[in-house]
Amino acid sequence: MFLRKHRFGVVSHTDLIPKLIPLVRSFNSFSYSPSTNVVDETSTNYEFDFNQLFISCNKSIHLAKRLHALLLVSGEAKNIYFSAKLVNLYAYLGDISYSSITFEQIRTKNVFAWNSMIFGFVHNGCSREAINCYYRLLVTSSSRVRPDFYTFPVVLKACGDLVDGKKVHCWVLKLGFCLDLFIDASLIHMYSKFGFVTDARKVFDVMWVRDKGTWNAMISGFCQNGNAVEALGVFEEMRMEGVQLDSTTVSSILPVCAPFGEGLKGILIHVYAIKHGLEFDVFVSNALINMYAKLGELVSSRKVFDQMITRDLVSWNSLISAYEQNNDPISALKLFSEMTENKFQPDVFTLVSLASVVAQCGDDHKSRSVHGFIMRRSWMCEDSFIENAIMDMYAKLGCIDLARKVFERMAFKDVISWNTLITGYAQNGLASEAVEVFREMEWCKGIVPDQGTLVSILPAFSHLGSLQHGMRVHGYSIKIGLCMDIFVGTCLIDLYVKCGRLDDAMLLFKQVPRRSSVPWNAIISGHGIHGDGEVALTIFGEMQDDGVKPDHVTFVSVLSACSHAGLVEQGKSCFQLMQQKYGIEPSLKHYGCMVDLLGRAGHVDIAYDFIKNMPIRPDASVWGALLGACKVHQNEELGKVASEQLFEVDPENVGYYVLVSNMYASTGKWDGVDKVRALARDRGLRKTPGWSSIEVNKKVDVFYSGNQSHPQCEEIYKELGGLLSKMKSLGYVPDYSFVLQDVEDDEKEHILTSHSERLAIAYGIINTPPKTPIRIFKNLRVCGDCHNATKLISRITERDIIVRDSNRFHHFRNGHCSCGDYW
DNA sequence: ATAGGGTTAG
Repeated sequence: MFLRKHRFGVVSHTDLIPKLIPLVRSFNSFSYSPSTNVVDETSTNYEFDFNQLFISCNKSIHLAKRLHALLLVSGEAKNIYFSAKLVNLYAYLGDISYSSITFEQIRTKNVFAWNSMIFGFVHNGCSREAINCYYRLLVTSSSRVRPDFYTFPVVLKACGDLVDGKKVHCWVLKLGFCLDLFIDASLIHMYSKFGFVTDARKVFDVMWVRDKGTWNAMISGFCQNGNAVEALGVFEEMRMEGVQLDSTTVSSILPVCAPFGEGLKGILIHVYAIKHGLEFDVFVSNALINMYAKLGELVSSRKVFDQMITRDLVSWNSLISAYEQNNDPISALKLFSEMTENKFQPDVFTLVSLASVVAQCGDDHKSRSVHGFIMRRSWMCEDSFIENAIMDMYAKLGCIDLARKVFERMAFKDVISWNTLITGYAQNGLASEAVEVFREMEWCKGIVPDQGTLVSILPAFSHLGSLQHGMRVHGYSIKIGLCMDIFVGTCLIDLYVKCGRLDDAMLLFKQVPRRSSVPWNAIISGHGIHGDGEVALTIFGEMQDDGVKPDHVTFVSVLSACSHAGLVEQGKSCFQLMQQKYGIEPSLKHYGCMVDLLGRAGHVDIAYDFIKNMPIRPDASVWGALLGACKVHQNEELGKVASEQLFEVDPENVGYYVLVSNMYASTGKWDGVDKVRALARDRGLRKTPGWSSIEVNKKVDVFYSGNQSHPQCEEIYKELGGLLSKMKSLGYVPDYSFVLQDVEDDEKEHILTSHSERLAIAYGIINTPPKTPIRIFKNLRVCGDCHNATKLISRITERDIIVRDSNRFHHFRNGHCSCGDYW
C-alpha cells in the first residue's frame, strides 16, 4: 500500500511503488541528495514527499523527463496538480516547448496551471507569449478560474510597454489586489522600467505597509532612470524607518553613487556592507568593483575582487571593464586570459569590453579575432549593443570601411549605431562622410537625434566650416532643450569659433553653465586660434577668479593662444603656473606648445635647448614645431636636425617631408628638395593634396589647386585674372619662393594664381552679394603669397575674408590681416 | 504548490 501524504489528503497508488523506487535511488546517487522521506523500501507504508521529488528533478532535464514518463505510466499525470508542476519544471529547465505541450494537454486548467505557463514564458524570455497566455486566461476566466495574486507579478514582468502595463494595472485594481506587496513591487518596477518613475512613486506612496522588496523596487526604479537624488532620498527614508538594508538595496544603490559625485556615500555604504555581513555577497561585490572603477580607484576594485569568496562571470567582466575604463588594456587582457583559465566562458559583456580593449591597444589582428569570436556565436544579430561596440572598435582602429560594413549589415540600428558611425567618420577626419550619414539618419523613421548625435555631428560641421548647417543643428538643439547642455553647448561654441564667428561663440559662452572647465577651454582656444592672445589670457584669469579649476586641456589652449599671438613671456609664466600652482605635469602637447611659442617668436636656439632639457622623450609634434619655426626663420642647420629626428620618430607623416622640402625650396636649394622628395617616394608616401572649401547657400564646394573641372571654372579664372591686374596696380609682386616647383616664372605665376584658396575666394566673390564676408577653409596652412594676395583682395573688393587654415584664423579686412603677418 | 525587488556595456 503506497501512501502519499499531501496537503489535499492521502492518495494511494499501488502500481507506482516499484517504478518509483529505482528513480529515487538514481536521484540519491546523483550527487545532489534529495531528502525524500523514503523510510523503508521493504515496508508497505511509504510517506512520500512529492515536492522533494520535483525539487530533485530541477537539476536536469533528463530526470524531469523520467519523472514525467513515470507519472504518465502510472496515470498520475492526469492529476492537474502534477501536470501544472511539470509545466513549471520544464519551464524552469528552459524547455519551453515541453512546458507548453504539457500545459495544452491539461483539459481543465486551473489558475495554478495558467500561472505556471505564464511563468514559463517569462522565465524563458518569451514575454509576448506570456502576455498572450494571460489574455487567454482572461477570456476563459470564470468565477472558478481567474487571475490571482500569483498571476500579476509575473504578468507585470512580461509587459512590453506602458500600454500593456496600464491594462494589467487596471485588472489588478478591478480584481481588488491592490494591497499585495508583491504586486505593488512589480507595479513599481514596471512603471520604472518604462521610465514612468513618477507613476511608480505614486504606487509606492499610497502603500500602507512596505517590505524590503517594495523599498528596493522603488530605489532601483529611481536608479535605473538615472535619478540619483530621488534614489538616495528614498534610501534615507528607508533607513529612517528602521528597515534593514539587504544585499539587494546595497547593490541597487551603489551604481548611482559614482556617476553622480556621491563617491563618499558609496564608500560609506561599503563600510555598512562590511559591518552587516553583506560584503561577500556576489552582487554587492560586483557593484563595488564597478563603483570603484568609475571613481578611478582601480586598486580598490582589485581588492574587492581578490577578497571575493565566489566570483561569477559578472565579477570577471566588471574587473576587465574596470581596467578598460581606466586605460589599462594590458591588464585587461591579462585578466581575460586568467578568466578563461578559470573556466569561465566569455559572454556579450566580456566581448564588448574586449572590443574596446583591443582598440586601445591598436591591435588590428586581435580586433579580427574579437569580431570572429562574436560572429561564430552569432551574437551579432541578438542586439545592437555588441554590433555598436564592434563598429566603435573598427572606427577607433581607423578601419572605418569595416565599421561601415558592420553598420550596413545590422538588422536593427538604434541611435547609438548612427552616432557611432558619425563619430567614427568624424574622428577619422572624414567630416563630409559624417555629414552624409547624419543626413541619412534624419530621414530614417523612428530615429531621433539625441545629445550623442549632436556631440558627434557638430565637430564635423566645425571641421568643414559649414556654418549654415551647424546653425540648423543649433536650432534643433534649442528645440529639444539641449543647447544648454555643457557638451552640446561647448560643441556649438567650437562651431562658431571654427566658422570665424568669435563674437557669436562668446555670446553663447556667456549663456551656457560654466562650472566645468570644458566650455572655458573651448572659448580660450577659440580666442587663441583667432590670434586674440590677450583676450584668451583675460578669460583664463576670469576662469580662475570664478573658481573653476583649469585642467591640462586648459593649458594647451592657453599656451597655444600665447604662441599664436607671440606672447612669449606670458606663455612662459603660464607654463610655470600650471606646474607650481595646479600641479599638472606637462604632457608632450604642452611641450609642443612651448617649442612653438619660442620658435615662432624667433628664439629657435632656445627652443632647441628647451627640447634637450625635456624630462620625457620628445615626439613628432615637438620636433615638428621646431621644424616649422626653422622654416619660417630660415634656420636650415637646426631644421636639418629636427627633420632627421622627425623622419625617425614619425617616418610615415607626409607633412614633415613637405615642410622640409619647402624649407629648401624657399631658399632655392633644389638638390635638398630632390633628396627629401626621393626619400618620401622611397617610403611610398604621397603629398596630401591641398584643398579649400567654401559654403554658399548651404552647399559646400571644395577646390583643389589647379582645379579645372568646376562648372563655374571659366568664370572663376576670369575673376582671378581681373583681380590679379588690379592687385599688380596696387604694387603686388608674386613671391615665387612659395612655388615649390623648379619651373619658369610665368608658369610660377599661374601656379600661385590657381592655389586652392584663391579659387575658393573667387568663387565666393562671384556667388555672394557684394561686400558680404567670405569664409573659406583650407586643409593645410595658407601660403605666404596667398596671404599677401588675400590682403589686397580684401581691399579691392571691400570684403572681409576669413580664412581658416589647419593652424589658425586669418581675418582679412581692408588690406590687413588680423594675424599681423605673425603666424 | 506558483510570485516581486539586485551587479557588468556601445
